[in-house]
Amino acid sequence: MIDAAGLRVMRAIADEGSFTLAALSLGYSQPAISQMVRRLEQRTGTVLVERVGRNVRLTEAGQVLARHAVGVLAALDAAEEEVAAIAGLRAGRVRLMAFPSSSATLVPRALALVKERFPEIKVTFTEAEPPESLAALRAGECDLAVAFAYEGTDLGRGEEDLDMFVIHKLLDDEVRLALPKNHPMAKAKVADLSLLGDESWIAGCPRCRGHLLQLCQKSGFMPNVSFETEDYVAVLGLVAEGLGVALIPDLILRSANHPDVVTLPISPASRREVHVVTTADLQRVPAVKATLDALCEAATSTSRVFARG
Amino acid sequence: MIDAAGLRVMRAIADEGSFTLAALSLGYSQPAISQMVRRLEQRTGTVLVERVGRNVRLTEAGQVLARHAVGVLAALDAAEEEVAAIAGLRAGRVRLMAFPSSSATLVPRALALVKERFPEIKVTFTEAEPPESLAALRAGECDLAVAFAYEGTDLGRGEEDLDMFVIHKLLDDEVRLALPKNHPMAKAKVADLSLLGDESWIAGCPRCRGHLLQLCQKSGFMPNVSFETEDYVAVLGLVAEGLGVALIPDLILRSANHPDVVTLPISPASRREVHVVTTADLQRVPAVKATLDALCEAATSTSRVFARG
DNA sequence: TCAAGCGATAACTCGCCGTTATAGACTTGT
DNA sequence: ACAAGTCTATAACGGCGAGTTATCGCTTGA
Repeated sequence: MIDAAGLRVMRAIADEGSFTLAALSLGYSQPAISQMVRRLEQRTGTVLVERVGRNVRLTEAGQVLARHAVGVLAALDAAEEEVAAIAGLRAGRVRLMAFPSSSATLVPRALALVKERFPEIKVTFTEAEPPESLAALRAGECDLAVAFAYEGTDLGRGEEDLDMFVIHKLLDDEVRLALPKNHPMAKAKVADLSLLGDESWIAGCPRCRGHLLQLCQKSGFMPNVSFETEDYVAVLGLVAEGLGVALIPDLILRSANHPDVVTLPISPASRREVHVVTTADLQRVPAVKATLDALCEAATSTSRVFARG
Repeated sequence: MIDAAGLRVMRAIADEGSFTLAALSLGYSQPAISQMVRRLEQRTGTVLVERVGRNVRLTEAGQVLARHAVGVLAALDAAEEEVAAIAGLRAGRVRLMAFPSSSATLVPRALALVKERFPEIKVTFTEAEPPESLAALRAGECDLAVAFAYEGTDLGRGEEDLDMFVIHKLLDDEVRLALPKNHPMAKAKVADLSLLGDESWIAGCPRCRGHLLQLCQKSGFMPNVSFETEDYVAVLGLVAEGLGVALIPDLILRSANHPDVVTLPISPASRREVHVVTTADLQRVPAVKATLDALCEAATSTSRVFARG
């Protein structure tokens, strides 16, 4: 019934003391004010201004509206400003989920970039394996998910419907073999998987274990998996003690290495792809877009450093 | 930029969880909501809702709007209710000015009527002689002025521009002669002014004094004015003590009489007319109209009682 | 796999809300 | 007292915001 425009007009009349000045201060023409007041009066069924001589004066009801206008318009401005802040990257919150090994290098670098460029944007970060992060994204509990997929497999569990997602590739992550430095093969340029059928293997997360099995199968053997842990530091420790060998993504080795462990490219080569996933809607949210861009940049600079020929 | 309708829609979406339910709760059709959201989004330049599957979810910016909507809409409702209260006579304030002798009977009766019918309406009452009350009305410092005019004269000082006013006649107020009960003429039915040329006269307010002079002049003499006071109780006291005679409006005699004073109709007869004055705009303000009506009713019942044949 | 439900879109209408032009009224200065 | 200036009211008109209905496509649950 009463809208913000009406209140703005009443306020201007109260402030300026005449229709003409009110029109001027609002950037309207004088008849616009005249008509607006009339509309308001017939909507409220009350006289809002007294026309006295060539000036106007607010009636009690008019003063009521003008008084309330201050608060309402201030609240409206506040809301508008808050939204504008989000739109203008001066505010905003991004909920990021990423798989654990990405949090070592990629994510911190991206977060640093965002913080440098848009200090007001709050990025909250949660570690989660791809299936969980994608589920959270679907459930609206996160805005960006950093996930990986081994060559030839899908993101997540492979059961998801990915149509609703927007997927950006961040980088290729070479899978390397980790073995004790005194291992006979430690001096080789490349580790030939087919020569490692008798080794004890240490497997990582379930999906990595699946990938390990798949690779070994291609090389003609079934790996003897003696340990399973999702903690790659533990994997390195186990390898260092000579308790087995393991496949470890290069990304992890940048932040966690072990003096007694040697890593080699493998043959046949294998990579996993790291992606950042979001939705079409969320991608258009400025803060989300900024974070996504930062992740892409962090990835390119990271992969340059990682290039080993 | 953002208006109340938009906020209402955002709030409904937040509350109901879908466009369709929001439309239902607001009494709109579903496409109306869909388009309203789109308009809001392109105005703010921000994504406000995530379209996920067949449901929608508010983004951070959308939540900001929905959150602010509560306060803004509440304030708007409050303003609307307050105006509606004034329109519906459940609130309001009327500033009434009346000349002193009207405050004895007429005004109290009218105020009682208003209070009985519309207990929430606050009528503030100030005594003022007609010239002042009309000036206050013109200046917007009062809403209703009760004024009087002697026959053949104007309201106020006679210099005012009365075009801007709306004038309602309340009653005719007979002017009577007050004289000591032991005065030779005290037993007469009618006081013939032309026989009173040698009396001492007691005059009231400046305008009443003017009226006295005019009347006496018509009767062929110049009155010997020995006292002037605006306090009619004092006038009665002076008359009772035999210090002079006076012309007193009947209205005053209803609330102030004196055992030693006799009053008589005069010849030639003279009346003053009591009017209530306001402006066309103010007359349409419900509380003012109600008070005006009450004054008219009080006047008719008063004049019935006053009728002396 | 089919039916139901939800959102998006198209096409159309209506009326609000601006505009300009002009008339009418009050104030003011000479 | 009159004329100029200023303020509001009104008329006529245009654009577009904001609603409608009809329909489509997609998601979802039985």
